[in-house]
Amino acid sequence: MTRWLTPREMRGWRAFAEINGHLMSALEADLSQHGLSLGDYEVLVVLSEADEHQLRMCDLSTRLGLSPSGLTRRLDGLVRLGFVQRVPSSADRRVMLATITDSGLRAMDAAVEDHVESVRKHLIDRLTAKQIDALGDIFAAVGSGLGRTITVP
Amino acid sequence: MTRWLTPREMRGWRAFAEINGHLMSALEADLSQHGLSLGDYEVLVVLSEADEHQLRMCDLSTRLGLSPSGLTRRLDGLVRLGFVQRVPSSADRRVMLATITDSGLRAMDAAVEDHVESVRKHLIDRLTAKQIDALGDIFAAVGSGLGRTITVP
DNA sequence: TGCAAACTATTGTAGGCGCAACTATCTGCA
DNA sequence: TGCAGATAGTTGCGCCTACAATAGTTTGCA
Repeated sequence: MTRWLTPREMRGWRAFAEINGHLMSALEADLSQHGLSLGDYEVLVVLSEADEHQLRMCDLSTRLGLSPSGLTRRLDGLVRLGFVQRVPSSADRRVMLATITDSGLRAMDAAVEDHVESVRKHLIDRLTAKQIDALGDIFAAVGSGLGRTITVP
Repeated sequence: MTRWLTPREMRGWRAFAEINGHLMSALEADLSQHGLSLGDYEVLVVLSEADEHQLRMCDLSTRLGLSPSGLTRRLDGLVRLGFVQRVPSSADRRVMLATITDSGLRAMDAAVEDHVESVRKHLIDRLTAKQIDALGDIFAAVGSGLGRTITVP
């Protein structure tokens, strides 16, 4: 027997489903002023926080929720821009290490302030402190159901 | 002066940013067992709830957050499947009305129970009643900042 | 030790989507 | 009435991404 959504459940789900994409579009549009897509920016952030500024391709693709081939192509673009380098691993010859360059770090630094303000404008500053905590709790719970834990710097 | 994110703000934002895509992928994967993408399914749902089961292309694209060209191609697929028809408007000859067919309604009906259970499994049933209310409040607030209101059936 | 299975990354291919350009149509105002 | 500007939808093109197939490498177990 299907348990249909109650009106309150429907409201929560619909609100999320309908607004989600628009929020990401707004963030993407703001970031594009720096010549970066949100996807490119996320790669730079993750690499900048990684040990030695590098990560194996497979770990990076898991972290970003990209398929292996998707990450290969995304990195192609970032390598062409000079923001990332591919370095073969000396420990495992199957592995390529994606490494953020100084130029990549500078590009990220140039974008980060505007990006934070964009996240504030569209999301954080529209919420109360309780709602911000709830947002973290909600997606941590959903993530754990999907076998994922949240990464905080 | 940039107002950086506090640890709690960072946690809320990161949790959302990291899990969001994985949640949508999980829902999409479940729905694919019915041969429908989430995008196709959303078109069918919106049309099924519309007056006379039809909507102008431009209204539909706004509602779904798709570009006009994106909607044209999405509809091409649904028309090919026989789930949607294009009907020229008699009131305005620029306008095409996207209309859900009986076959489209049946396809949606066949998928809806599994889809609701998928939404429960990955999202709703992982949250408390308070969190579900908070989810609605949060995205309604974000949506209103983006000039959008939530649609509930 | 040797070999099958697992793992890592890339490439071929195909589909989804947005932007810009274009056609067709409607609206408003002189 | 007539024309400029707005609006609706489609198409050309390019980018992004996933799936499947491939090649090279490592691991585990007999």
